[in-house]
This record gives sequence, C-alpha cells and structure tokens, in this order.
Amino acid sequence: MEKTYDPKPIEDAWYQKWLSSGLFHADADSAKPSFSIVIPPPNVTGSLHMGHAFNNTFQDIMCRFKRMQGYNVLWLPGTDHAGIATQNVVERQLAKEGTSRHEMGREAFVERVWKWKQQYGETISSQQKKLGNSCDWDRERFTLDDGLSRAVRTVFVRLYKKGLIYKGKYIINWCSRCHTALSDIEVEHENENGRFYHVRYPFVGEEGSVVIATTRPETIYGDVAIAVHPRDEKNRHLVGKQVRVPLGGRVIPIIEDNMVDPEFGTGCVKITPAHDPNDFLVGQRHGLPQIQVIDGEGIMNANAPELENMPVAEARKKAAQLLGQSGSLVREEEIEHSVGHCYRCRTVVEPYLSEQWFVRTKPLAEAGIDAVRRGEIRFVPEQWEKTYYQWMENIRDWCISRQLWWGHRIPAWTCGECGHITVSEMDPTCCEKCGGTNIHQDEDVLDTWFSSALWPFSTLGWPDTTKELSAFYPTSLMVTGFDIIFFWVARMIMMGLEFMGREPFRDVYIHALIRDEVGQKMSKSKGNVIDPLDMIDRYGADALRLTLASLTVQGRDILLSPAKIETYRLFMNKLWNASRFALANLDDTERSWKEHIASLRMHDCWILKRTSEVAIETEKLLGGYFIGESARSLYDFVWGEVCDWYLELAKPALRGEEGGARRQASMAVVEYVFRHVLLSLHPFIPFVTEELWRNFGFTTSLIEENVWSIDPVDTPEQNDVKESMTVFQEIVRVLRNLRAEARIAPQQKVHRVFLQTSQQEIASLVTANRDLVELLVKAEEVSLSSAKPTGCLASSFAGGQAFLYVGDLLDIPNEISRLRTELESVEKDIATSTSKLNNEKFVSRAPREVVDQERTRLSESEAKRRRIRENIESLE
RNA sequence: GGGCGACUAGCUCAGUGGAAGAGCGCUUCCUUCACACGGAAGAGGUCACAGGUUCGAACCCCGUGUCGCCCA
Repeated sequence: MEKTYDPKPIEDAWYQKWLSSGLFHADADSAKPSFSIVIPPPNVTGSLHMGHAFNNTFQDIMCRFKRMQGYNVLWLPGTDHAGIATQNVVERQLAKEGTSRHEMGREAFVERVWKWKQQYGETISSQQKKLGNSCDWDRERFTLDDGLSRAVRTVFVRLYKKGLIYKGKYIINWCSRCHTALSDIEVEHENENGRFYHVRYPFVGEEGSVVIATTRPETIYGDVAIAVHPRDEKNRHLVGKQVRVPLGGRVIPIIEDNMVDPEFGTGCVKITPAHDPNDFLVGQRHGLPQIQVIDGEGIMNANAPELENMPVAEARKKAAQLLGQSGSLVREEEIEHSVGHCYRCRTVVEPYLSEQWFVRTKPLAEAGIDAVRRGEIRFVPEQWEKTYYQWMENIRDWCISRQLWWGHRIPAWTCGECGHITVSEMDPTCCEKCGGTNIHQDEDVLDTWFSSALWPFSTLGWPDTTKELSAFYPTSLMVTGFDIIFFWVARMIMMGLEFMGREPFRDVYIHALIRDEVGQKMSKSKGNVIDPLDMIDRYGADALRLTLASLTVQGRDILLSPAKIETYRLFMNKLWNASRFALANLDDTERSWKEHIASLRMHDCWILKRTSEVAIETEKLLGGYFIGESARSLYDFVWGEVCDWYLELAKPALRGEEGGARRQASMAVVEYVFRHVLLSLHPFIPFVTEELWRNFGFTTSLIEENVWSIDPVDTPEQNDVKESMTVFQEIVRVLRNLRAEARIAPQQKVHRVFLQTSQQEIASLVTANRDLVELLVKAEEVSLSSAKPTGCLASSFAGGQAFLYVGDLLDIPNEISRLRTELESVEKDIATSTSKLNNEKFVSRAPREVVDQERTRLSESEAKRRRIRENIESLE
C-alpha cells in the first residue's frame, strides 16, 4: 500500500468491477423487500453540476445502505428530453452553421436533435458513474423513448376524455425568444426599475377626464374599457361615461369591477384584455372585445399604427413620446415593479392571448393534498408540506402546450371538414365524428414537465402491467431540491394518484441548494461554478461525496468551496493510513474478540463498545435520512477516537510488548473496529472502503447484499469502561498540558510523574494502566503517590492530582502564577455551583440527577481548590 | 402584501431545556517505526438585539433589526 492515498486508480477500477458484477441490477422477481428510487432525470443537454452531485450522492448513500441491509434495491437512472433547453442548444448550433430550424423543416430538425442526443446524451450518465452512482444502468430511460411516449399519450387521452384536458383561447405567458407559451411557474419574477406613466383619458361629450397609471403605455391601443371598483365612493359616479383612448382614439366605456383596487393610484385602471391576465378576466366578465397589439415576436402590429413593427421596448418609449406630444401624459415616475422572465432564457415574458391546451388541475390537486394530509406521502423535512399545500390549494390550470418541435407532439387531430378534434392514442386516419380524412395533427408539443410527471411509473413499464410496477411502485423515496416542488413533485403526486391509484413515493426528501462559499448561487455567468468532475479529478469522488454528505443540514443551504473538499480528502488519507497500520499488524487469521475477553484491557473494551455504538447510530441515522449527522459522527469517531486514542494505545500490544495473548486480543479488536468502520462508511465513501475491505480480506465485496451486519458489543465488561476511559483521557491531557507548560519538547521523555487520588477506582485504574500513561505522556515512570512531591508542576483532574517532576527546572514564580490562574477558574465554578445549590427552587424543582450532579461538581471543585491552595502554599 | 429560513469563535458551520463545540485560519513546539495530507498544546465567543416563560434558555414564546429565499 502506498503511503499516500491516491483515489484515481482505485475509483476507476472498482467502478468497472461493480458494473461487471451486476449487483446494481434489481431483480423484479426478488422475494426480498424492495427499496426503489427513480432518479430526478437531468436534462439530456446537461453536464453534471454540483446540484446533481449532491442530489445523487444522497440517493447513492441511501441505495448502498439499503442494499447492504439486504433490500432489493432499484435506483433507476435516466434523462429528460428537456424541450426548450435542448431545442435551444441545437438551434444555436444551427445558427453557427448559418441555417435555422425553419429552413430545415420540422422533420429534419427533430432528426437533427435525435442525432445530437445520440452523440452527447451519454455525457451525464458517464459523469454520474464517476461519482459512484450505483444505478441500475440496464433500466436507464429517456422521457422521449418509445415506452415513455406511449405513457404520455395514454395519459393525455385519458385526461382529455375525462374532461381534465381542454383547449382554449386564454392569456398565457409568452416568451418571444423561445417562441412558445410557458406555464405560470416557468416565469420568474424579479423586481426591476420601470416607469409609471400617468395618462389622461378625456370624457366623450363632456368636459373632464380620468387619469390612469400604467407601466405599459404601448398597450393603450388595446384598451377596451376603464374600470373602477363598485364601492369606490369617489369614482362610482364615473361608471357609464365614455372616454377616448389617447392613442388610436377609440371610444371606450367606464365600467365597474371588483378586481380594481380602489386604493391604488387614482382608483381607475385601463382594461387591456389581450395583454394582461387580470384584464382578460375582466373582459370576459363584461363581454369586452380583445384587441391584440403585440404579436408573437414581441413586435407591435397594425392595431397600433404609429408603433407598427417596433419591438415592445422601443414602442414603449415611442408611446410615451406620443402621449407627451398630445398633452395626455400627466406625469412619469420611477418605480420598482415585478417583471416576469422566461426561466430558460431570461427574456421578458409577455402576457399573450392565444389558443393553448390546459390541464384542469383542481380535482387532481385535491387528491394530491389529501394524500399528504393522510400521511401517505411524507415530506422530509416536514416544513415543506406547507409550501406544497399553499401551492396546491391555489393551483391554477396548467398550460401544457408548447410551440416547439422537440417533445411529445400533442395527440389531437382537427378535422378540416367539420372542425371536430379527435384525440387518440393511435394516429387516426380519419375524423372520429364525420369520418373525413382531411385531418391535421396539432403542431404543438407538450410541456417537458408533462412527461416528467409520469416518471415514477412510466419508467417501470406503465401503461402495461409489469413485474417492475408491482415490485417497485410506489417508490420508496424521492430526493430533490425545493426549487422543483411545484414543477415536478406536486405533478408526480397528482399523476401518480390519478393513474396508479397510489402515491408515487412514500417519502420525499427535500434538500437544500449548493451555493458558492459566499452564498451565491453558482452560475456560469458569475464564474463561481465549482465543477464536480474537476473536484473528483483533484480530490477523488469519495472526498467530494463525504464533503457533500457532511455539510448536509436539514433546511440550510450548503456553501461549498474547494478548501472544504480538501479537508475531507485529508480524511481519506487518514483512513487509508490507519488501515495501512492495522493491516501491517494483522495476519490472515480471522479472530473474534469474544475469544480473547480475558486478555482485553480497558481501552480495548472502550473502543469495542464505541465502535458498536457508532455503527448502530449510523444505522439509525441513515434510516431517518440524517446523512449529515451520520457522516459527521463517523468522521469524528474515526479520527478523534480510533486514530487519536485507540491505535496509539494498541501499539505496544500489537508489537508484542504485552505478550502473545495481548497481541492476539488486540488484533481481534482492531479487526472488529475496522470491519465495522468500513461497513458504516461504505455508503458515503464506497471506493476507498471497498479497496480497504478487500485488503483486510473481509468477505468478498461491500456491495454484496446483506453485508450489513453489526455485531453489537453489549457485555457488562464493555459497558462500564467509558467512564474509566474518560478519567484516563483527562489524566493524559492534564499531564500533556503540564509538559507544554514546562516547554518540554515532544520527543523528550520526562522522568517521573506522580498521581494522587483518594478514590479507589482511580487508583486501580492508574495501577492497571500506568504503562499507557507513560506511553502517551512520554514519561519514564508513573507512580501513585500519597505524599506531596517536591520539584513538580501540579495540576488537578476530576478525582485527583497529577504531578510532573521537573526538579531544579521548576520556575517557582511562574508556577505560582499559573496555579493562581487555575485557582481563579475553580473559584468561579464554585461560585456558580454554590449559587445554584443555594437556590431552594433549584433544589426542589430540578430533577434529582441534575441536583446530584451539581453537588458532585461542587465537592469536586472544592477538593480541587484545596489542592491548588496547598500547592501554592508549598511553593511560597 | 403573505409566507419560510438564517443570525453561535477571524471564516464556514454543528449544537431543540442542565457549565459553549468542530473544521479551516492563527500562536508555540515536534520529521517518534500508519499518516507532516501528520501529532501535541494554546489563544479566541454578551450564542443579532429587547422582553417573557422556567429552578435553569444558544435552544421555548413575543417583539425588533439585518440578510436570503418563495408566493402574490
């Protein structure tokens, strides 16, 4: 074994071995209980970013843990066709080649995207393999593959027949760059500086005018009414009057509608049904016309003659100018207002009137709410239920049609003869109503999230009845970020309940976001991206995984930096070297510590007990998805207890200095410790643990099923040693501290150490372990002493006193002042304890053990004070 | 406007009622036969602020402030 751990050759080799072993493959016929996760499918255009790495690490930890426990684990991988994103990527490519999708035509374009997919679609899965994902790659799926497309069609047709999908002309969010409709949640609102234009609309046939305020004067051409609130005292008298639109000059009525906020501005608002969602509703209620003035390109049309052919931004300025010239512009003010942007390309989204397909979500959402209420689905952490309910209770219909070419084309055919729409799973040859053959399929494709919503069952073979569905649905766990609760989680729940009659997953773990070290979202434009592959290359996948796991805290974002990953890289090296040391002291014989009970010393019993406790704790924590707590406790245990204390204490015995029986016993303990440590750590850091496991010669492989077996340590001998060990550690610390005070170089041995105690247990502890105190404090001789020795530095521990002999080197004034400092701190403790115990309420109301503990503490402190005072006196 | 979260050592963060913890950084010392990617020791905190509940509060409750996010 190398002295320094090098992850690269080990990680690559083990991943290949795992793949060829076939142990990542889940057997649908297995009799074992199943544990299943479907991966959140990354965009096929994507490459692995830190968010994926975190999300996948979490799932892999759970999958490996469950597999070790003997579950039939399915972790189903796959990718999403990502309509807009993928189409954008290929379109950019075409632009570079000097062509466009419109020039190519639909069929050629779609073919081109498929070609692109074949070429680059493997990128992300190969990166997931680098991370160590134990996915069932035989079952990898793609949202546009044949099976999933069939599921999409089936769902569409059934929802349509049930009246839950409809087509209609409504105001939707339109991205004029992507050239498609977007659903409400695909719009990101941001506060931006804008201008508020106060515009005068003169009455027709009488003097006077009303003033309304708008941020969008270019839409004035589309105004069809002015509205006031029906209970608005100051404006109610206006209702029924008519005004002239200051641009275009049409005459429009003043109406009343509850939508108007009478407190806002003048209490009068313009109604532009074709370009504002609220105005659209008002227009419907009042039977008003819809006048469209902006087209799908974001360009003004002929309904705004003076602005025709201008893009919106330019038209806005021009409109303001025209209003100014005609004296209609009362004033302008700077305001901050919320502006919607396309979540894919950041273009400002226009409310746009067009014919689209929608899912009627209310009934689906109600079932989804109930499923969570009834506890069939559990959010972890629980708080996210609130977010979910809030959205589901106020859900709006889902616009599912997209004016793209890459995606599932809507299975609806309009008849050229009778206008009837035929919706069908199989491509129809004629209109189902009139039999006419002049039918034409809808040009639009479905929202990518429509197919993602089916992912937990479409990937398992639905709509067929498959073994996979009965074995793995409902899945056990969904792991995802809070940013897609609405996009994905809620919709999977609705679709799963509707089509499978069961929830798609039992638990949904919502994790935080990964940010950079100053808390900013990572983004290419900010240049603060930490590339997981780069990190794997530099520090190894294990180090990255353990970092992500350790930094996980429920409900808090993770601030990541390479320096943090480096810290965990050091842990790999520590584990590697501790193992290297252990291996150098073991042989091929298997041993059980139980056969060597008579030869076990305190520290052996202590580490056996601790190892057992930590392994059991790991099991419990992982069962509750507490991967952060679990990772941190293992890290601390391995470094702080196994390495810092146990291995140091075991060295003499392993070298044979304590005799043959002790050597055998220590070997057995070391074996036990490493077996359990490697087992517990494997879900987090599979590569290095697997390599070490093999080096130790423990069974075959850590990914074998049922390998998780904890051999609990629960005998009385082992249970009683924790306190003794604590005393022992304190004695060692106190003496090391004295060495440092005396400026004794670390490698230099001190001659004599005296320990004084009035407690029998401590005396026998010291007697039994004096060699180990000598070892750890580098002393030639440690002895119990009842008399106060001279020429010594002194310090107290709980239950006694430690003396370090320095002879003539004793700097008396310095020692006195050091003891005085120690005395001060003890006095403080005494004061605290005394005041507590003098408080009658404390004594009567606090639990007995707390009061007892306080009494013990006080008497211990008083004993300490007495000793320190004696020491000071003896020096003065 | 509504909601959620955060505020603890110089930095990043653990810590859900019983005497404040880790990693990094800092100071001092050390190449001892697992590891200098290491070891030993140390300094460093009014737990944002103000009230309250409690024998006892970083922790529970109520405000205030600052920052971040989501929804409208």
